Amino acid sequence: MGRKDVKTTTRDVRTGSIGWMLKRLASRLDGDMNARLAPLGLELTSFAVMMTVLEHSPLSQVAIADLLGMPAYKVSRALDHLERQGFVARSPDPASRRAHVIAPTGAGVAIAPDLYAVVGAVNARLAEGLSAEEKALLITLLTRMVAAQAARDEA
Amino acid sequence: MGRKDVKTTTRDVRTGSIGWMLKRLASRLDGDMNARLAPLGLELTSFAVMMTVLEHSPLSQVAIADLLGMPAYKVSRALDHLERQGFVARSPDPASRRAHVIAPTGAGVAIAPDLYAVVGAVNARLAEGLSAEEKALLITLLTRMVAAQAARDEA
DNA sequence: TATTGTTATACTCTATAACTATA
DNA sequence: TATAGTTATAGAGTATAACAATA
Repeated sequence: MGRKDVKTTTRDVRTGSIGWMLKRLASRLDGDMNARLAPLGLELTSFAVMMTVLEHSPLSQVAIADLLGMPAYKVSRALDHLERQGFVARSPDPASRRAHVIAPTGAGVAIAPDLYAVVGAVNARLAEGLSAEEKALLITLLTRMVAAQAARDEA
Repeated sequence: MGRKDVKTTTRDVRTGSIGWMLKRLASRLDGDMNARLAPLGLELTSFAVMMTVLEHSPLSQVAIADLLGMPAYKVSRALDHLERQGFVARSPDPASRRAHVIAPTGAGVAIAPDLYAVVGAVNARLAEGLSAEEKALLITLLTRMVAAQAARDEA
């Protein structure tokens, strides 16, 4: 052993680090997403809220904030936009006069396919160099990582 | 076939989408990194610059900016911090009087292990639920994705 | 007293581009 | 004319907490 084995950690952060690569991939995502959402008149925050409304409606604003891990004031603003654009509606909650029931309008449901198309396009581009099996594997691994993260949050 | 197969895209963005999970994991990363860097007196931007200096020194500020995909003014500010903290030194470039040669100081080299420890801890936490083989596989897949992204940038 | 939602305000961050010095 | 680096400044985004209404 000429040299002591100090390779406990990779010596080049950029190539070996999961976190570094994750961040790099995610940061490009933002630009890509925004570019594709702009024609639809949406920004990233509104998009995230809209997806949540489409998939979990009817729900309250705190519920949206919880699901997305997003502060309440952002949800409020995003809904302002989305309501002005006619994609969602805030209606009074029969169960509580301080809460709103958020639901997509007809127009909101109508653009859903476009939104899913954006998601599909972005994901396809992300996994461009991977085979179908590799892509499935990646999803499995990422899912486990997200789940572990969520589990830690509760503890 | 009772129902037409419309499952081209997964119907739940949160669980099926590579991009969504990537962003979720990456966003937590920032908080985690900042928490671990705070005791060292560093922020995320300074950290990124410092790592680049440690691994590629000697180099110019534009070189740092290129390697990180970071605007020049950020590099400038980060180096201001790092220089004040005594971790890097700007010295005149013998080859060009307008360029600076950036290199770590003794103190900069001395904290390198701490910085790699942060990277290691964060990565370990990220991959907590994965076996060693899965972790290696994940790194392979992510590396390919990053490479594909870089290739697209050149085209 | 706690919750739902909104908003004002202050703060931080980012980006642009103007600037000096040099090539 | 182009490059290296710095900085002022404007604009965008973020967070805090104060607020009204309701439970």
